[in-house]
This record gives sequence, C-alpha cells and structure tokens, in this order.
Amino acid sequence: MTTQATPRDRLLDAAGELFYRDGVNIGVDALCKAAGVSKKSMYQLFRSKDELIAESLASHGPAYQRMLEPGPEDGTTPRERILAVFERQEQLMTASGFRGCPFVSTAVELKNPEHPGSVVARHFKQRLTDFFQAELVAAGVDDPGALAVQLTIVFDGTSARAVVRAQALAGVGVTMAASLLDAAGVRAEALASQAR
Amino acid sequence: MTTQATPRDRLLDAAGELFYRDGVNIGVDALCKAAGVSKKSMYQLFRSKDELIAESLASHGPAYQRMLEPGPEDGTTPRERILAVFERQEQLMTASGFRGCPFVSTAVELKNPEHPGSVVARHFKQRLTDFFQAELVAAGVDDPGALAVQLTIVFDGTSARAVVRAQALAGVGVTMAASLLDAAGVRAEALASQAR
DNA sequence: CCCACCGTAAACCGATCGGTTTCCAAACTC
DNA sequence: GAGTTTGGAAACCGATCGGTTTACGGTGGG
Repeated sequence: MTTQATPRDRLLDAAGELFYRDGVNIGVDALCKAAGVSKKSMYQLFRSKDELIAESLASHGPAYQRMLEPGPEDGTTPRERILAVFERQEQLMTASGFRGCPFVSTAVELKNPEHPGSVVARHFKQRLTDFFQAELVAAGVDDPGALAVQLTIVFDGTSARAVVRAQALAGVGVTMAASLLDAAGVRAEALASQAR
Repeated sequence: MTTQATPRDRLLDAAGELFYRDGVNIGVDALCKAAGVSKKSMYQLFRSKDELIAESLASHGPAYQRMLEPGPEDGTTPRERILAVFERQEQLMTASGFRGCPFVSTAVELKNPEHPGSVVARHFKQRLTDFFQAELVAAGVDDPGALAVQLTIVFDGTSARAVVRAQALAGVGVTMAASLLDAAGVRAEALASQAR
C-alpha cells in the first residue's frame, strides 16, 4: 500500500530524468538501478531501450505541456496565454539542470528521424504549435498557422541559446513573442473580432 | 607528394563529419578507421577524445561560418548580407544529412557546458551573433546587440525545427529575419544614416 | 505445507567503449 | 647499408554497452 508506483512508472520516471540529464546514451544498468528495477523486469516491460526512450518521452510529454501551457482558466486573452508560455519557459531555463527542450534534445541526440523517440518528439513539438495556433485562431489573426510556427521557432531558438550559453536569457523570448503578436494585431485587450 | 593531408587533418575531417552525422558518442575506433589513422597516432596527436571533439569543432568552425556568412564583396547592404545567412541556411537544411547547427547539436549532446567542445560551440555561436551585430551597427539600428541576439534565435529555432520535423522549412527563417529587420527600419536601400 | 509465481540480484553473453601497448615494416638519417 | 624514427595493425586493458539467463528469496493460493 505504501508503494503505489509500479515498476513501470518508476522506470518511466527515472528514464525521463536520466535521459534528459545525461542523454539517451546513459546505460540501461544505470537506469534500472536508479529506478530500483531489475533489468529482467525492464526487458519484459519494454522490448528495447529504444522503446523505453520513446515511451518515457511520451509519458512525460503531457506533464511538460502542462508546465508550459496555461490551463483554460489562466489568462483572459489569447495574447496573455501565449506569452505565458514564454514566461514559464524562462522559469524553466533559470532552474538549474536545464538542458533545453527535452523533445528537441532527444531528436538531436537520436539523429535518426524514424527512431520511435524522434516520432514522439515530433508529435509533442507539433502540439505546442497547435496550442499557439488555436489561440491565434481565437484571436482572429490572418495566418494563424504561419504565426504559430514562428512562435515555436522563437521558443526553440531561445531554448537552444540558453543551452549553448549555459544561462537563461532575461526576457528575450517574451519580447520576441510579444513583437510577433503586436505585428499581427493581437492586442492585450480582447478585440479579437476585427479580421472578419 | 600525392598525399598532402596530414594524419591530423584527416582525423579532424573525419571527426567533423562523423561527430556531426552520428553524434559525439561515435567510437574512437570507427573514427580512426574512417580517417585512416591508427589509434596510437591519434592519441599522440590528441590527449583524449574530448580534446578531439573540441579541436575538430574549432577547426571546422571557420568553414561553417564562411558557408553562412557572405564575404565583404557579397551583398551591397547590411540587410542583404544578413538575409543571405538565412538563405544559405535553407540550402543547408535542404541538403540530405542535415542534422542541425553543429555547434548547437554538440552542446546539446555534451550536456556539460564546461566541456571543451561546449566552450568552442559557445564561441562560434557568439561569432554569428557578432556578424549580425556588426551589420546592424553598419545599418545604424537602435539596439544592434538585442536585434543580433534575436536573429540568432531565429536562426537556431529554424534549425531546431528542421531537425525535429526532419525537413526544411521553406522561407520561414528568411521571412522572420526580414520582419525583424523591417521593424528595426533596416531597408534594402542603404539609407543607413537616419538614426543619428 | 507445498507449490507456483513474481521480481530482484547477479552472472553471463558478445560487442564496443576510451585508452595503452606491442610488434613490425617502411621511410628517414648518416 | 646500419641505425633511428615513424606510424599503422592489432592485441590488450578494464569498463561498459544492450540484452538474456540463471538462481534465489519472497508471497500468494491451494
């Protein structure tokens, strides 16, 4: 009763942390030791290390999204909700142990775009773009798809810079996103119904 | 006489290619085999694999810069010269085997920002920002430093997106860079002396 | 009480890791 | 042509890789 976490959960948790902190080349032995699970159990829960990479990324994806994207209650306007993503990103970058967006990092490390982990990464990156696009549609901008892609690019570029420089970048992401929204006419006040 | 390339050059070349294509976790044996150099020779030319990573990155850095940045003769205006970087980036992304900016990829893979390879990566990323900044100073914009950082972020964000999606992104980088330059008043015609 | 099951620890597998050493043939010097 | 230096091929080192198997201490139901 005291331990509700299944071996599977413990493995996914440890994998999410160690793959992110040390890269996907961390050994299976170290992973299992950190999870407190035997290799035998691991290999009857997951077909291979590659599958564990993909599944751990997929299992942590929603939590990572929730950490970035405001819920339906947060933020009154699309602009605020979009900018909230970049504000939360700055908090993450400030935290020690920041190693960039886990999806981008994993895709970079895996190299092979057909690796199951790369497919998962692609999926969740698309979901961030989808979030931007949905908000932009609500804001009534002209080309929500293109602007959503641009916001995603700002997001990942900011993250990449923080990784290379090994430090957060005060306000740059928020500033750039705000500029993009300004240029598209997405004001703080919710006058979303002009482009019709 | 027929072979001018020294073992050191061959090692740096093979390292640059294999580290980029397969990641820094490629084995030393494979590297030496590709370079046609014995491990013994390699280890008396480089103290360790880590040093080879850093030195190969440093040795290929200038060529990578030259591939992106126009020479003094190319482009008449700062705007054209800056946009040329993003146009050349698109060509690189279109080419098969594109794995993102080698500096960002290496920094992501190494994780440790104090790794000699990470230091080199940081240095060359700064040089791209410096190039942008120098052009923006010539264009007479208000805050060339901030805008140079923003252009670098667009550059790396575009690259990251191409890696995750495993395909180039037609015109997005150039479009975003052009928008940033537009907003800063950097026109195609070289009327650079207005902000004084 | 016995048996069947579960999952852990650990041995084991061949391969590869980063790095060192031995051996030897070719290319130098004198 | 003898002696020295060079560098490649390959053995070797202990450690670790991804993955499998064995052995054993529970823990359940009959």
